[in-house]
Amino acid sequence: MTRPFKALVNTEELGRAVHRRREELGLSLRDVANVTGVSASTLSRIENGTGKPDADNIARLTSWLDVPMERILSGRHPQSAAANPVVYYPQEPTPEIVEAHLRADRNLTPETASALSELFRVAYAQFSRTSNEKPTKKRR
Amino acid sequence: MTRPFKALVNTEELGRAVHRRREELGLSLRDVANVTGVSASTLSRIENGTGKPDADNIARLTSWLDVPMERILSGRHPQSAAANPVVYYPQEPTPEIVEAHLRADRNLTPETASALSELFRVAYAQFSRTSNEKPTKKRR
DNA sequence: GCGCTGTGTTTCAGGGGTAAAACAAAGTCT
DNA sequence: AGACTTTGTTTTACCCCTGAAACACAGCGC
Repeated sequence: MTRPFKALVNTEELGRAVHRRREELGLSLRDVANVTGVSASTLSRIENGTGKPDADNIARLTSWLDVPMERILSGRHPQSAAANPVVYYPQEPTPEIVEAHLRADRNLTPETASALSELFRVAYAQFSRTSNEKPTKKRR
Repeated sequence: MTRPFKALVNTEELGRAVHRRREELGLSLRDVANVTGVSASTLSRIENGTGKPDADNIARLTSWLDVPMERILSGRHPQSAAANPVVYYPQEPTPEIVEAHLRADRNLTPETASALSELFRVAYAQFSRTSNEKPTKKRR
């Protein structure tokens, strides 16, 4: 009596999607945990496909992925291929580098890029004078 | 610490919808149980808004109602989700949290996110030093 | 009356999901 | 080298969701 109804939530697909997105963005499990509200331990289990996350956590993650929940139900749309190529260049964030990156960001207007660049230049000068540690924190 | 993350699943709305549909069709709880695979007891709890159903049961019921799952979520915009996602989880803006949010922002390049994160960290440190001296981590 | 059926609700033991913390491995400083 | 941080994983204790069964009430026929 308990088995004519199969599970509808495709946990593996969700786990793969979260893992892929997380790696694309270069985030740690705790980063995603801070953003989504799903704990790192639960996140680890989801990415490894063990167990079934509850509804709230599924909602949080599909919301973070910006993907409709129907996507993680069994037998729906095939997923679209990678839409967001991300290349990561860990560099020393000198004002020159930052300015170049800001100018290259097509999501910012030139005015915004200039303002942020100038703001960063001032802050960087202040920071460099009051501290001897490297202002960069490289990640992989 | 985990408080700023509210529940996303609107159980009351789901319960009302199921109850309305069930009465429209003149079905008993056990009738719906036989059709959907959700037990009558669980169905009773859902209609009365008690507790939070798991993902499978939500999926079964939304499928039975023929209603998109987003309907029973709060804080999601199924249509207009394109460029301006809502901030669902306001948090204490420590540099770690801000960095996580920025790096998770798919509208920013990783370089821009890093630059803004660094900028915020510098400003935050400056502010913390001049004001209340509230270190964010176990820095001794 | 008495039994029977159907209804929604509640109890119950079991299972399993959760977040925090502890953990080991790897990296990053000094 | 050592100490410290960061990473993903696993352990831990708690919480609660689940379905079956028991329950209380109603309606109906005999």
